[in-house]
Amino acid sequence: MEYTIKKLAQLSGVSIRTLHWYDEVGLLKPAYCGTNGYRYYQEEQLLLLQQILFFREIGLSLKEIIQVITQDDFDKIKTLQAHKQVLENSLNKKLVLIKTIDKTLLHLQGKYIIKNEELYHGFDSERQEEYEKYLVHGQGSASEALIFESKKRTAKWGKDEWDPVKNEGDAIHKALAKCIDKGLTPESNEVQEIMKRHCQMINRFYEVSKDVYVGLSQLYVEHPDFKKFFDVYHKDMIPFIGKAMRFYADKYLK
Amino acid sequence: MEYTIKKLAQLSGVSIRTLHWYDEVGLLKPAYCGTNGYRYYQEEQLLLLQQILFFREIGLSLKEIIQVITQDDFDKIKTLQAHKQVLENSLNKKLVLIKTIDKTLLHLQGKYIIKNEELYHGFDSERQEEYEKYLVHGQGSASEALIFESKKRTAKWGKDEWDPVKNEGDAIHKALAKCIDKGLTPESNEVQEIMKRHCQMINRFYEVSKDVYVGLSQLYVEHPDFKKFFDVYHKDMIPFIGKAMRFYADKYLK
DNA sequence: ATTGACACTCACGTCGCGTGATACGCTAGG
DNA sequence: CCTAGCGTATCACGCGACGTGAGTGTCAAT
Repeated sequence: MEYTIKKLAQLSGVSIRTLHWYDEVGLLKPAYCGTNGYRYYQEEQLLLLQQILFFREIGLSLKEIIQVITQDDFDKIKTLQAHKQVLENSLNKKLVLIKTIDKTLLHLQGKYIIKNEELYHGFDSERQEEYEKYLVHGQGSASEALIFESKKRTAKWGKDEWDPVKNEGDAIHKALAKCIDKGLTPESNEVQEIMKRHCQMINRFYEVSKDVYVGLSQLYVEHPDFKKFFDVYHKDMIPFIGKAMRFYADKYLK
Repeated sequence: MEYTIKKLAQLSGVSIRTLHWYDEVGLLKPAYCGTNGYRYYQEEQLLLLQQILFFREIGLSLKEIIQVITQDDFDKIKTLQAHKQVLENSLNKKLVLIKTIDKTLLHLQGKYIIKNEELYHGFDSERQEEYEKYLVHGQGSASEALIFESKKRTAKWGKDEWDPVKNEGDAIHKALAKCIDKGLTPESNEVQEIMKRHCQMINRFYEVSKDVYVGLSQLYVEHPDFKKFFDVYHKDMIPFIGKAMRFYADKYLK
């Protein structure tokens, strides 16, 4: 069976230009060329092309493919195993990147919340400067620089969106303060019921997974802004809500 | 604090050329330029650069970065979330690719084993042709085309390497045949002890995980070459060893 | 003979720089 | 003051794997 370049392209799902290119670099030469210069391919080339596309898909460069298709099975196995390693490494790197993004999102969102809480709790602008100082004197990591950068811009949410959240948050924090005074543990059913409400509220900002919720609890504990914010409700609020959140995350989130 | 271009490059770990480029595309302009044309940067640019590098690392293009750095926190959050999706997708794709490679390796290695078994069991060259036909008339997937391609080349292993493997394999298969005759089940302790030896033998070819071992059991059941090979030992060998392997994989491998 | 689909060969554009070539500026030592 | 030796500037080509034309030739059918 003979294929013109277009037929081969359609059969294999690549462009004609790609076949031209593979011819030029010596990766896939046509079976023969007509006197008019047309390229004609046959079964053998189709099979070879399929191999090439397989190797291309797993991420080998054309240079590597040129080498690999001339190898025998034994060497192909070696090459594939080696490349599998490469893929696994880049997979791990990507996992780390995603975690990094999560962390940055957490910071950004935490800051975003703080900023908007300020709007309604009347923290003065000194707080902003203090916050920025804290960040600048931290590790100076990229994500922190990112947080720092954002100067005072007007929030996208108006009062209508923020008020219900603020009220619910206020109610939750007050309820928690009462629980502390009553001597309840962070793990008690009553407290965990409140945490459910808390988790639902946070869910209005972003999707809450176990990791994210635990991360947020750390944010609460570590960030002085949150400390000051929670101290208003109860002096033991921070460790209490931290424990309650971690317990809730462990038990109900995944 | 003022930085010359070299100092900024060293501080941030990028090349001077990169800074030139970022200036050219408008991503990071110097704080000001001297009358001599020299670029001078300040703290603000350092922080901005750190942001840029953060976004670059997570895989945003420069065009996207140019847009994102002018956004406020709210939009950055959106962008990050969107890009996190992108990363997760490519992560999944990579997972699939790795599995594909595993499958291909399995086929290649299976074929490799068959070919070399043939060397010592005296299968004639007709078998090879038959095998190729089987592959060609199969699904014609890329990995199968890959298997097909490899024509008769001399194996890299010599007699010295193959003989012990062949002997151990032979002993295992004979032992299994006896177990079948004795009426033992594939799950029985005695059989599973033999499977342990089998698994160790396979381990000499490549690392055996649960998936790989189960895959190999399928290879045994599906490939006519293996069928003929095992039929020599016992007519019920194929289903028997298949069950035994899957049971072993379930119980002892991960 | 004409038409329209298909083929060919240049050749430039993409993205994010690396790597020169060539020329000018700055500072220090002789 | 001259020069050596850096630092800096601009200009320009190169990579990899094609996409996307432009301009021209060829084939099959009407």
